[in-house]
Amino acid sequence: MAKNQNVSLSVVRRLPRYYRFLGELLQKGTERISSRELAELMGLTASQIRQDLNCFGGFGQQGYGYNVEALFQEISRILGLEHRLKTILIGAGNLGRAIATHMEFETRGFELAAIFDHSPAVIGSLVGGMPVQGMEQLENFCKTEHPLVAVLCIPKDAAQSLADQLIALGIRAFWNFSHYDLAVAHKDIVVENVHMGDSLMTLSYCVHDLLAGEGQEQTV
Amino acid sequence: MAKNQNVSLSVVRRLPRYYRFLGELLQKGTERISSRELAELMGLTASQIRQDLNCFGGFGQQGYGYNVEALFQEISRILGLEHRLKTILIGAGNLGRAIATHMEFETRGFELAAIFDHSPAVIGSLVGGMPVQGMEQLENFCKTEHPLVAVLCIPKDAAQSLADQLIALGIRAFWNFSHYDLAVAHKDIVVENVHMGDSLMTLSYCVHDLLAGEGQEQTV
DNA sequence: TAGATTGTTAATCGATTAACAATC
DNA sequence: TAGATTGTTAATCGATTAACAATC
Repeated sequence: MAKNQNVSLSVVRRLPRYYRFLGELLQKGTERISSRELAELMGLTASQIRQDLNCFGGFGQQGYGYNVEALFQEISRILGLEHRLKTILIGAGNLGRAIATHMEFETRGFELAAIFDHSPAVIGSLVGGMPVQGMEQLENFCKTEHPLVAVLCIPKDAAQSLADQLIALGIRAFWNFSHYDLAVAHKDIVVENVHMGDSLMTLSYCVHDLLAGEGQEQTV
Repeated sequence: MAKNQNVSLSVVRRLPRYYRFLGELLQKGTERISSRELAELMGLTASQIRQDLNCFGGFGQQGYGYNVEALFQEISRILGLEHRLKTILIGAGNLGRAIATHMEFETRGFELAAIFDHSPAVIGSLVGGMPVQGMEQLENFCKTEHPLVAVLCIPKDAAQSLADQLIALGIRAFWNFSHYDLAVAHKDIVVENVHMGDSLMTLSYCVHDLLAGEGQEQTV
């Protein structure tokens, strides 16, 4: 697989959204769609859609538009969804269990291969049909199974040292739910942070901004 | 409270991160910090930090830098964290329960006032010390308690119609976890989407991009 | 005062939008 | 062919970075 020549992260982050909308169109039986129609549906400009897609290839046809199913498949391929990256999840608390059972890893390019926790209270219990293993089994698992990705559903304080340990064990990518910005010095490690707390505080700002705008009109 | 004159969303989304880092500095007992030092810590430029903060006021002092505690308090105020926006959560599945028990709403500007679900299996059970109520009690609750914010932890298919209903009941803001982009025609409604599925697919892309870059160097 | 660092303006960079020739 | 719509280049817009006078 050739590395796409530096497609910007802004573009990449829009791909899953295209994928979702195309999936819905496909379910509805829509065969073709123009960038103009898709733009209207998604609240974007047609220009942006064409620019985005042309980072990866010319998937459309002049005078016709895009074939929904073909484009859906192309984006799936671009995102790597037909692969099964071997993945472990650390932290089987409420959030970890929700993610393990809810996220449909296998339709998004991953295979959840094991779940670990340090609490004796949950070790051995089943989460998504999989027994939670103790942390002392982590090293052996990584050395025999070679997972590439780790989902971190652990408290902030535990995150950094655990991440370092996991990198030493061959983990190359993190899906990080701890309220902590993983400082990954290593250049060849991927980190995707999901900062739900930050998202919630952003919402707080936006609500107050909305209410303030109503209470008293601002003087521009 | 005056509406801040159109601070860009890019800036607003960085505020919670500033808040987190300042909180850590505060815990460590750091009294003052310069934009240069904070930039190094956070992986930003000093220029950006000064630009961001000056959207809201001049919180620093020439020759000295910023007082950590004062700046922490200012950002808390800007984000509205000392308020308690009345909030309901819909959907007490794994994810809903995780969010209800995990998110520390009260330290982020919200008060979780009620939890609803339609499944008889969970109605009446306690989540975070709060009994889950049936959906038939939703209308009455909204009419007497006037919650402003709804957290949606429900399947995609249920999201849009429920959102419309909630808007009719006075809800002005959504924290949306359904894998669905709420189409809010209403201009005066705030939506904060947390698309975990999109985040996971983005991670898939980045991992393959990383691996491809190693396997065969690209021809620029 | 001299040194440090802000607040703010100007310059640069990157992302989005517009325009249009190519082409199905 | 004529009409439609892409792929792609050029123009615009917004966000980030650099520079520096103000000032603590």
